[in-house]
Amino acid sequence: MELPNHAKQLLLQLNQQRAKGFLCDVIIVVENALFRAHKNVLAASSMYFKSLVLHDNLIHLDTDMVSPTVFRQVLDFIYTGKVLPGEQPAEPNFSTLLTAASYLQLPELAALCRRKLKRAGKPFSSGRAGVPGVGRPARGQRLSAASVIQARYPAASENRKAVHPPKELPQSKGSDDELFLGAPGQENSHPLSRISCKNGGDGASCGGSSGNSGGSEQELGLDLSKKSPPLQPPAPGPLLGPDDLGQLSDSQHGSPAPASTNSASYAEPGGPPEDPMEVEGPGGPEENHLGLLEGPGGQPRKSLRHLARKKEWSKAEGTSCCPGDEEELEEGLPNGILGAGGAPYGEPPYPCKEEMENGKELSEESGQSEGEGAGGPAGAGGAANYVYRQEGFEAVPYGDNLYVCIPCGKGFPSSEQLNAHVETHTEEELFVKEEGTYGGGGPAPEEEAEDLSAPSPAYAAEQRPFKCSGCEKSYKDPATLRQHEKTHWLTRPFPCNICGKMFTQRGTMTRHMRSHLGLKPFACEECGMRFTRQYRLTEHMRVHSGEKPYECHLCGGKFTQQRNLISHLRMHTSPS
DNA sequence: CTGGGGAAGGGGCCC
DNA sequence: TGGGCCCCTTCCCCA
Repeated sequence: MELPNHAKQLLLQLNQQRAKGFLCDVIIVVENALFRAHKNVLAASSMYFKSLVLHDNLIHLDTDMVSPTVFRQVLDFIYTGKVLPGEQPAEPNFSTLLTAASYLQLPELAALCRRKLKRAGKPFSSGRAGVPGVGRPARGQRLSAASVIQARYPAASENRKAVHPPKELPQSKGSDDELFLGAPGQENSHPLSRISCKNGGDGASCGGSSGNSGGSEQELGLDLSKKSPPLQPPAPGPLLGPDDLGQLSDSQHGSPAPASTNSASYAEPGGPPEDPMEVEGPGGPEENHLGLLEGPGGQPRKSLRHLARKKEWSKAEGTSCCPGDEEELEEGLPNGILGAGGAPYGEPPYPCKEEMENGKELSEESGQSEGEGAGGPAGAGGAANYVYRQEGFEAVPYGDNLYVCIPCGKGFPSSEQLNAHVETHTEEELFVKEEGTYGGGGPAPEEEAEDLSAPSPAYAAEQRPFKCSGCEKSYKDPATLRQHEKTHWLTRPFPCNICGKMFTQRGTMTRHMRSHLGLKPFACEECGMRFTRQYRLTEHMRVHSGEKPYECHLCGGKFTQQRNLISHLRMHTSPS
């Protein structure tokens, strides 16, 4: 007995869920655009993603290799098996698509692009993976401690500008009959089998990175969001040569080899399919585009230790900024892309705890607020200048203007136009200064107490020539001064696109995002506990080593944490 | 019940 | 951009 359309329907469902952000458990950041998707689907489509989604809920893609527009097509392809014709130009830019497909280890898509290019008589590099420019060593590929991918490759960036997003996603366009989507890979016989939200407390992503962090973990009933051994770095991209590998850390050398796909495995039988292109596996429809990559390449991870902690992580997450985030992420943001409720500049920091209380309401409203809500246009990730609006499933108020300026809410059809517009927002708009003094929230508490550490005038004059006009502080270099001066701004340029909280530094916002997403790259080898910061792990390790480097000079009490010594000292000095 | 200590989370800020 | 360190805060345990 066999349901003929089972796989097709399943994919359609998944695609619809992606459109609504339902059960999406991973965010892919491409430039300033955020795409939400399902780890399982990505993992079933690409060995590259498979290795990455094991560890991360937030994946940054190299913008030299894939632009938001192209990635959107890639994502559509993953979910539908079709490459949709673009709007401007009417045909997808197969060159950039090929670059992206190779980078992301999507051999079928790459093969399709090659066929298309071949047919069009356009040359494409027959080097490794057929990616233009890959003959050169990569500028550098490294995986940050947070396992955020920052692989960099040359080329492609000049091409991607020519590609504009297609108007509609597949399900609203081409006929269902065009789909050939059979059963997913063997390892994951049912795509939904891995998508379960068993840990509602873990940040944003559908119960966070819980079990669905990867095939094997789920099968083992493990929960990455709680504890796991130190991260295995994701497999490097498919295009790394010896030179590239040389730039990786030792641990990355030990990574499983990338899927041996690429050009060698690309059978190119017959002519190119008609547009929208779709994929059939070499063995016909039953060997569909999602099934090809599953198989021996999958790397089951070793068993993870589960040490019960008294404090449940869900509880710990509950103390974080917005415990309701997962709810928002599950239901609140349509179109499969992170909207944000990012407040426009000038607004006070988003009242996160209120949002928590009103989480339900927000999540229900976010579909509307994405375009017109009080929070203004969706906040962006990273640079926070704009957000690329993935569309196609629901009407969007901005129409064709997919790139939205956060400060003013204007929409633009292209990132170039938006960037040009963003330039018109002068720093004066952001740098709100009140005649000689800085108002607003005022300095942070610790900032007030930092006067003690302020350098002496003489020192400042000699060593720190760059003086802040708003306070007495001075710095060695102008960049640091600029960074410091942001602390005086009334506005905070970097909004969290999940809870809308505003930050003065991008790094702080990124770190904050980690807590939403449950990204805890630093694992204790002793107990498996994970941390968002290296420093925390270092601090934590003292629990195991028994080291107590902080000693009270009054009573001789020793502490593992300096902050505990400080609070202890307060006990000594407080009147009571 | 209360206060102190241990441990941890988050944000600010400088390098 | 990320690391490191600071501070504030919270939670839990225990005396």
